[in-house]
Amino acid sequence: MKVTIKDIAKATGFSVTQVSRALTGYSDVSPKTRENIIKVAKEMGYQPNYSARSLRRQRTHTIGLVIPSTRLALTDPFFLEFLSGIGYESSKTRYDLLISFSNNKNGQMKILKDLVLSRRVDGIILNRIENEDKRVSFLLEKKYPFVAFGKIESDGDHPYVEIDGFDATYQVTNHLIKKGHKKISFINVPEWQVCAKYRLAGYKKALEDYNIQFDDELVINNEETDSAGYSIVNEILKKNKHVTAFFVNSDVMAIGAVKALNEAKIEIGKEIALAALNDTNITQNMNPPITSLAQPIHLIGEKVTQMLIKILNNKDFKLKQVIIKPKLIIRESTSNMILN
Amino acid sequence: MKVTIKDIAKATGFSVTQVSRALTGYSDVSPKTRENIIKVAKEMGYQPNYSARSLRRQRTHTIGLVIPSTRLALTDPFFLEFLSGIGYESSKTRYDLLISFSNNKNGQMKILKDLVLSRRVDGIILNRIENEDKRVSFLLEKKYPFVAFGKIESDGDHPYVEIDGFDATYQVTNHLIKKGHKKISFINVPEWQVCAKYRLAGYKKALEDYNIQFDDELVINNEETDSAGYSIVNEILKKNKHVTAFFVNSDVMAIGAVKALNEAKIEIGKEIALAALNDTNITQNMNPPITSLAQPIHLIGEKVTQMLIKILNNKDFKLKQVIIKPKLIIRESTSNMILN
DNA sequence: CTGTTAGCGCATTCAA
DNA sequence: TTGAATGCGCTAACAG
Repeated sequence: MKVTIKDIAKATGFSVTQVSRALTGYSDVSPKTRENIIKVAKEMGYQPNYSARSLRRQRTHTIGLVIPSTRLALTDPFFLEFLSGIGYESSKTRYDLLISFSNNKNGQMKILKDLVLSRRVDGIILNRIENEDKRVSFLLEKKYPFVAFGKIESDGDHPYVEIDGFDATYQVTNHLIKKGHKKISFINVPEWQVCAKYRLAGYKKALEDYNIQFDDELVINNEETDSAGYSIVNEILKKNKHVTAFFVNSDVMAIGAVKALNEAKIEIGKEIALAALNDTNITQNMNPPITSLAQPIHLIGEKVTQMLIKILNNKDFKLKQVIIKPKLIIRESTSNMILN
Repeated sequence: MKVTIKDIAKATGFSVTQVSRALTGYSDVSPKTRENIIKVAKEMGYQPNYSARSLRRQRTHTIGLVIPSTRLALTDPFFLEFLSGIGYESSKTRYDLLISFSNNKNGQMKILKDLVLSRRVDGIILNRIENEDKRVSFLLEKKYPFVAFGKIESDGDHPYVEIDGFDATYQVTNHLIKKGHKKISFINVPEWQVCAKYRLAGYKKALEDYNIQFDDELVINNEETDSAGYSIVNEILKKNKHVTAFFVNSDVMAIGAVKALNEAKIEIGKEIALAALNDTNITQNMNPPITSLAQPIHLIGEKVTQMLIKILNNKDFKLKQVIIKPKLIIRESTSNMILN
């Protein structure tokens, strides 16, 4: 049933060693022998036993990904594009992707430790980097290969791919201001995310450039969920701050925002502007289409994976960080409405 | 750096065997010894080497999932909820999930074979079952444990979880007919999917029940993408068949359908009805909200995983197939519009 | 309750 | 160019 190298040795009359050599391509093996062995191996449907090979080689040829919170991550097409990019790139080099799910934050750390200490994967991909991220410090301490999607703020330089958060929010805010908006409600990601402060800074800088007073009541941090978008927009509306534009930091949030505005009978693109971040098919296909900031997330997934695999194949490989500038995609939700 | 059982043996003075026994919980070990060993193991940060354990136990404690076409699967929240359900359930029993991506159909089969023959995973989860699915016949031949999401049509009974496709389309079509629609364009999934014919049958039966003539020009099969939804709706509109309702077989398709109808200035819910299948946050949050058929897909992911794990732990376990009835969620896109 | 011995399947010495 | 021997780290059978 299970075909091993031993079976092929028996079938061909060669030793186990020789079969191994012929099949892996290393060392000198006479062409005839190699041909013969390969032929027989194919006929018998041989495939090297993964566990044995990993044990012997001390490498699993697998990349690990710990998914923080199941629900949140997996309903966001943005994350999925990221995953897709990882998959696309890893499959090229025949690396496999091991996904561990955790339902809470503590669990996440435990799973990561297990993954690393049991040598289950060769390297780790991290995302949603936090301030003083424990995962990062753990991996650094263990000298375990990893690449992050998101800036890492710690001593030394570590490999990561980052989207310029300051530039992102600056662009959007700047666009809104140029359209005449002054009261722009900014719904940011949670504060524990590293990027939160950069995004806030970009927003503030744009206001500053146009001498618009910053009002911290218009800024709210929350998880990138539709329900958060919904309740926050409602909240802001209730405060009656004469907001003319909403800028939400994720497309999924935009779903909730749109719902809230629809319910309040406020017409998007005419009575109020709405802009988002991520530019997934959500904002692209809404009615009206929503202005959003395109981030090449599929590509980022690819890049992160590429970097990690390079590191795995060359311990001394030193990679610079990659910073990506996002691109503003203007749509009806902000373009038609011009204030005085 | 890497702590093995041997290190702990040295540190505690016991034999390697005893350490193994103490740590895995099997066999009789004196409480004191066990306590001691566990304590030292913790201090040293021991974690059993995954490859070694797998090799020895001949089990990897990992479930495999081959994702057919990267792009298609990963932009559909429906699939993602499925994935999420799998992750949720597998993490409960500490099973890991190995995801292999393939970019084309041939690749998919090769990856599956590799996974199985290299004993990289203990069992497989399949989805999007095809007519005469090669993956199924391969797994059956190899007697490899697997569970499918989607009906399997072959001799013998194999474990799968299925959504009743006939019932699904019957419910929706029936609802539309009751609202007065007679010209209902039905956009089905590709024909090579097993469920396509059942869905078609449900649609036909509903027409039959109300003595409505079946028109095969109104039925089109295609991939569940937004672009397909878009082009097909446009195509049907051009044919000028006086269609009063569209019924698309996926929420992602609905995105494209809505776009096409918007562009044609046909108001959804007033001038035309639109219904979909899957009920993800897409149809829930559109403007207007779209009638869709709720399928407890997260739960299905859980169920499929549960079944597989049961099979893995008990070879002789015989599981009946699970058939799930979907639930119609009526929203504005079909509810307000009543024809003569 | 504990230790010795053996082997999972493979890849790498070393020796021929 | 080939084969014999060794061990990756763990667990299970068998003794004691």
